This record gives sequence, structure tokens and C-alpha cells, in this order.
Amino acid sequence: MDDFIIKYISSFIELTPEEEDIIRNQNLIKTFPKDTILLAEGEHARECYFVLKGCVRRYHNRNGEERTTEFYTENQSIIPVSYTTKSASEYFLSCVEDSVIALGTNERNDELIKQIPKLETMLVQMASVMQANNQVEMDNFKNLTPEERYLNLTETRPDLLNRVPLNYIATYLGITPESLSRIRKRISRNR
Amino acid sequence: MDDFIIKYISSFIELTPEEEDIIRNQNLIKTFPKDTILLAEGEHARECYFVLKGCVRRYHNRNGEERTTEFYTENQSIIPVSYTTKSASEYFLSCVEDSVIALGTNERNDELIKQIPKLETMLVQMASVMQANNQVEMDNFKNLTPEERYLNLTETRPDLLNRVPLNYIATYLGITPESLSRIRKRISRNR
DNA sequence: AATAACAATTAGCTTAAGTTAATTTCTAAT
DNA sequence: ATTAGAAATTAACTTAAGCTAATTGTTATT
Repeated sequence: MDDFIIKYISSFIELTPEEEDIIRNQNLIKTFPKDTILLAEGEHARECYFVLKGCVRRYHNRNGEERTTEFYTENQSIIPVSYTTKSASEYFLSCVEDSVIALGTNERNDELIKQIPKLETMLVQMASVMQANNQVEMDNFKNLTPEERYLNLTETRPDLLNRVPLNYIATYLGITPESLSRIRKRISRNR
Repeated sequence: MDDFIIKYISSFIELTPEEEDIIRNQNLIKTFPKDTILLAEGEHARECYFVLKGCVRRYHNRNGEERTTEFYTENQSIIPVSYTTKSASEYFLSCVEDSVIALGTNERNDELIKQIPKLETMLVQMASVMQANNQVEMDNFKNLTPEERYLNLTETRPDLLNRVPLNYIATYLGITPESLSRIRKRISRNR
């Protein structure tokens, strides 16, 4: 599993064998069974995550209703707002599947960067890509109708539809499960 | 104007007087009159921006209709997706007001970082804050109704309502100007 | 001051999403 | 294999947004 991280990092920067070992020796990988809550509303996040295998769902509790706001799957980083701002979390993070996840803490990250300074270069690159993705996602969400958003999702993340219940998908698309049902029906009719 | 940048950077990292001079000597500040198009759809962005004064609007052209997706005001960075991905831009960037803007290019940024390596540390911090903000904005947009989004905007960015036409605000909220009119009416009635 | 161009509101109609509730389908556990 | 619980769909009704078009308000220019 460690080698997934090495491979991922190497897609941004070149690592020497020694540096690879430093990273491997971190031993920061854990396995969580399905439904594990990684972060609960109100808690202060002390960790950030990198999904090696599995799926983590971010959701808000809006008067008893769970509203999904993100799915994190393989090779995605999870940096909770609460982790960055050191404030109480507005949302939950929960494993939708058994998941293998690399954990980071501020201290350990700083330590690692001290040992391998060019990791900071990688962070900047990662952040650039992430923020570009965020922009595109936000723009799509704003400019597309619920039906278009659903169709877009089937193209951009088809895997999600197989591994995640539709009621989670619905709120992720900003609509109710009932609406999603109707949309799916509409689409299958017109084809 | 240069000192706004110095001040902003200093809120992340400490600069020596020499480093401040390096930054000041960049001379990367320009003034653009209202309605200047900084980036057009289809173009390849070669610059990123930092708004010192004024307001820049990001918008997509969706079959003839302009759909606003962001307003950038004082102390906000604009990093076009096109700049990051080196692909054709999906959207326009246009000055809503006469604006004073600091420009960055890949080459110049790299050069600057070579001279002041700790700027990279600042970039990581800036990126963290930006991505936390992005998350919160996305979550709000997904979880709130159009009316709630409008009310939220009046609280989080009240300045925008005075400096930007309502039809821009409407599409920024993901609704039509007609809908926004109705919402504003509804709100003023119930108060 | 008059006019043109644009911005904002209003109205009527259509469409689709939200809400509530019932029904069917699927899944997991005994 | 049966059953309980959850997920997904369906239906009826309500609400609000989209669309088209007309009207009013505002701003800038000559």
C-alpha cells in the first residue's frame, strides 16, 4: 500500500530511493471498516487524509437530514476545513466502504517537509490542481440543472453510482432522492 | 499599492527589508479600466492575478447567456483553471470596476520563489485557506435554497450588493434575475 | 432636457423540484 | 427460506423557479 503513496508523490516530484524510504517508514496507513466516523460534527480535526482504497463521504446534518457534500475515493486528499481553521467541524466524515487511508498531522507533515523540502513544491502543485478542480466543480454545479448534473456525474465519476447508495448521490447533487428517481426515469424513458 | 502586497504577504510569512525590496521591484501592478477583459473564453491564460483594488467577475457564456460564477475583490487571488491546466479557458474574466491588479506569470513566480524560497511556504498556507473557503462555499451552495443563499450573501459579502448589478448577482446565486427580484420582494414583505 | 441603453421589476404561464405518504424492491441477518 | 430494515420508486399535491414578454426605473450621453 505504501507504494501507492510513493507512486502518487512521484507523479509530482522525483524522489531518491532514500527519500522513498523516509516516506515508507512513516507507517501512517490505517484500515477502517465501513461506517467508521473519521470526523464528527463539532469535533476539532487533527488529521488530514489520503484515500488509498475505499470511499469516504462528507456530509452535513441539516435538521436531522444528512446532506452529502463530497465523496472521496482512491488518490483523493481530504483536508477538513476544521483541520485548516482549527475550529469545530461543520460536517461528518464517514467511510462508505472498508477503506485504507493514509493519515497526516500538522506535526508529522512539518517534520516530513523538513526532511524532504521539495515536498512543499509538491504541495503547491497539488493545491493548484485541487483548486482548479474545485472551480470546475463549482461552475458545473451552478450552471447545470439537476438532470444535467446527474448526467455529468455518470460521465465524470461513473464508479460512484455503483459503490454508493442513490440517496447519498441525490443530496450530493443537491436534490432529494425522490427527484433523482424521477430524473432517472425521465432519462431512461427518453432513450 | 505595492505595500498592500507586502502587507498581505506579511500576514503569512515574515519578510526582511531586502526581501520586501525584491517584491517591490517586481513592478507587476497594472490598472485596468472598467469592462476590461482580462481573459476570454477559448484563450490560454498566461497570467494569474491578485486584486488590490476593484472587482473582477468570472462568467461563462451559456448559449448567449452570461452566467457569473465568481466575484474577486480586494485581496483575492485569481488563478484561472486555464492557467493551471494550460488549456483553453471555459470562462471570461472581466473588470466590473476600474481595478488595480498585481499580475503573476509562471516564470516570474518561479524566479521569485528562487530568490525568496519561503514564498513557497506562503503559497501552501494560502492554498490551504483558499481550499477551506472553497469547501465552505460549495457546501453552502448545495445545502441552501436560493433565498437562503441570497440572505447568506448579504451577510458574508454585503459590499457586493452595492458594487455589482443584481443581474450578475442573480446568476452568481444560480438563479435568474426574475427569481432574485421575487426573492427580494418576498423578504421585504416578511419583515 | 431628451433620448437611448441597460437594469430591475412585475405578471402569466409552464415546468420541475420539494413534501408527504404509500408501495415496491433489495439486502442482510437469523 | 423468512423476515426485518433500509433503499428506491411511485403518486398526489404544493411550492417556487424558469421562461416569455411587457413595464418601470436608472444611468449615461449627447
